Amino acid sequence: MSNSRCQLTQLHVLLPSLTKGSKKHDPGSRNKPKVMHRLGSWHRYHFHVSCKPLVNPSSLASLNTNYAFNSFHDLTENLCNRLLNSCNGSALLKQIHSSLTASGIIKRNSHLGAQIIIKYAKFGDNNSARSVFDTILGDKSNSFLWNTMIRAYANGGCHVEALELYSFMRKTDIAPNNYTFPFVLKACASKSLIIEGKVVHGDAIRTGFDFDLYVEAALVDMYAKCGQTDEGFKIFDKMLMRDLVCWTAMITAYEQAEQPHKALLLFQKMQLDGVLADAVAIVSVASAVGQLGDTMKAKIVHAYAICNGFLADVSVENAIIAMYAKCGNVSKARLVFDLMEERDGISWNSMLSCYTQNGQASEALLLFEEMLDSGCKPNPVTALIMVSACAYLGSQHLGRKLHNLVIDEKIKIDATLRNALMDMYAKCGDLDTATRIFNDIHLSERNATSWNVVISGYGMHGYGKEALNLFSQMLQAGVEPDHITFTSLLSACGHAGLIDEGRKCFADMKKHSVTPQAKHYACMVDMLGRAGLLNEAFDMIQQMPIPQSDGVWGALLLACRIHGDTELGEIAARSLFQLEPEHAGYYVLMSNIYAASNRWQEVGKLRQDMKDRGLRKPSAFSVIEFGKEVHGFLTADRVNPYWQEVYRKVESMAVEMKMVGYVPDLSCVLHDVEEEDKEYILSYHSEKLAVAFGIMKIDPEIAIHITKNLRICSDCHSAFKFVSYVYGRKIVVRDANRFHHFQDGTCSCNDYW
DNA sequence: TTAGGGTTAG
Repeated sequence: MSNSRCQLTQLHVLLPSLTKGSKKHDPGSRNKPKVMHRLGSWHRYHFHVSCKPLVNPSSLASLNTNYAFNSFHDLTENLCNRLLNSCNGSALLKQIHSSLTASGIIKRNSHLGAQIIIKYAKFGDNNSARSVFDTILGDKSNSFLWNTMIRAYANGGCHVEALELYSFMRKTDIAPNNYTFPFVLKACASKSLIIEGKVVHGDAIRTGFDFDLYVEAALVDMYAKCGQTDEGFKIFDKMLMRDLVCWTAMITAYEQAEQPHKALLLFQKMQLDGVLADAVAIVSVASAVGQLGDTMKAKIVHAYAICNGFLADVSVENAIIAMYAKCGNVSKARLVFDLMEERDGISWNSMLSCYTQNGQASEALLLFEEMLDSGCKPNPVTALIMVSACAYLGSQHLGRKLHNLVIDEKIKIDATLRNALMDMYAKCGDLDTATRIFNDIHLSERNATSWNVVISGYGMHGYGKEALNLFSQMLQAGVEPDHITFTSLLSACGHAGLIDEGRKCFADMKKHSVTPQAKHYACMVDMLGRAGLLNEAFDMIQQMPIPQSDGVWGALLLACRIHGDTELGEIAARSLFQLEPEHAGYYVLMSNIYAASNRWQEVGKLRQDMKDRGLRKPSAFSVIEFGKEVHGFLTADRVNPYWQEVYRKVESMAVEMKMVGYVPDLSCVLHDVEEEDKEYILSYHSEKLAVAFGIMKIDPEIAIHITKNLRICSDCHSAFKFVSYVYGRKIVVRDANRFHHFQDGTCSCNDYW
């Protein structure tokens, strides 16, 4: 009796929700008569109860008990079903839950229990879902209920709990079925738990579900996400029947394993098999083409998407933007972006990322402002992209502004974003803030990337010993160094001239199970070469157990230019011309080595070779932050409104550099320039200026970050090295082709042969 | 009444 009173009270409380839900029902729905009937029944019942709220026990006793209670339960369960279907708030869900628990219905009706589990999972409340599961478990249990709870865990990111529950299930009499395995395998895949995944695979074989289409697709996906693509392919290959999802799972597996050729080959086979692609498949294929960086193939995928009507799908459009971005085709990406009818956060992020990936950080900043104006809220990924754009521009002002925006917008600063912010501050010259962020990270939360960023930051500012000290701390903290750590360390040693320490670091790599890659050899060659140990650098290249890269020979060629070693320079250049025949920079570097030793004939030959190949060195530029703006700055640039301030500052810095003992290297400036002018030219554009800038800790109103030497003639726009304009004086500089007459910010040139 | 494949960053 008390039960029935309780149920009546709960029903009364729930009435408004049901009525509200019924109003939302689509009048054109095919379910309308059924629902109206249910509602009608319920209203009649409710009306009856409302008229007689205080039920007389004797009148109830006079009723046919079975009929009354069955009817009541049916109504209650129907009502709860309806409520659960329309329930979109956790408060109402908890109300329904407590109602069903109090009435005891939840123990009898596992269907309703499962529906509540599903709803709780949808609201991200797996603890409540589990309490429902545990309530029902003792009384009535079946695979469906277990599957529902495992699914709730697997979809809600509680992968360990999903596996523990599956393990518990195996110990009971409840047998897993074809629904169980995809859920459990998903949990294994999400955490790359290959051992557990193989156990589940074994269970699927034992129970005979390993040939179920859904289980097979889940197995392919699990093996792929655990990095065992070939194992996944074995299952895929043995499948008697394959649908689109299975094909896509395997294509995605190859794409994720960075085997784009195999992914595309499989896509072709799928089409030959008569299986039509859908949006999900196209996204994977577009990603594979992006990995190839093949614009022609990208255009084919784009055309395929248009012809099959996939461009109405935002995800496909986003994937196509990312594809063009990776192919370096920014204009095509922008075209797709501009033509989109609807954009989501990923669309904006993809386009922003497209700009940063292709060195157009300023464009990214402009688009970011458009994004904010459009009302699209930046998320942590947006913040990451934009922080890297600020790092690229070296703009401390923009970086700080962005950091403030992240705080104002309450964007979650996770470990990745914190590392990116640290990197940005270090690259913008604000090592103090970078260090402060690093120090604020709890020791246990500092991952390898955090250490790498701070080591690299100290290294790039010339603090080699501090970088080495941080490395020792990293080891003490029990964080294993990776290949990036050693690149940062070797680079730090190179910048600070710590040769012995650099050699030791290189030797220590094996101890930490890091195999030296081409970039590590390049750092070593650069370090040794700059120190004048050209033969040791050359020997190192020759003894490399891996293929010699253009990076190592490039480092040697640069060292030969610094130390005037034409003979070794020629050896390096020959290798470079073979490895990278289209790289204009190496021809220019070698021609400068010849020029420095007055071998003009060879200079001419190289220049002619460049012309014959149609090579032109792209103009290099400095990035200068003045006030709140970032400017690109070319040689002899008087277009920039702040050119006078910039030159004044550079001039004062050059004086300070000389005071701290910097001796400019004049060997490569051509001989037509007066000694005094050579020094002046180099003081503008030496990479050491940037290093000195950090060492001297100058905090000027103008921050200057020299990224590359300036190499452009404003008249002929030809690219060459060590030509510069000296403000207020006319100078004549000769390169391999011409004389360049610089005066008052302009340059005229004429051929000299 | 419960199912398998996807895009942005790092």
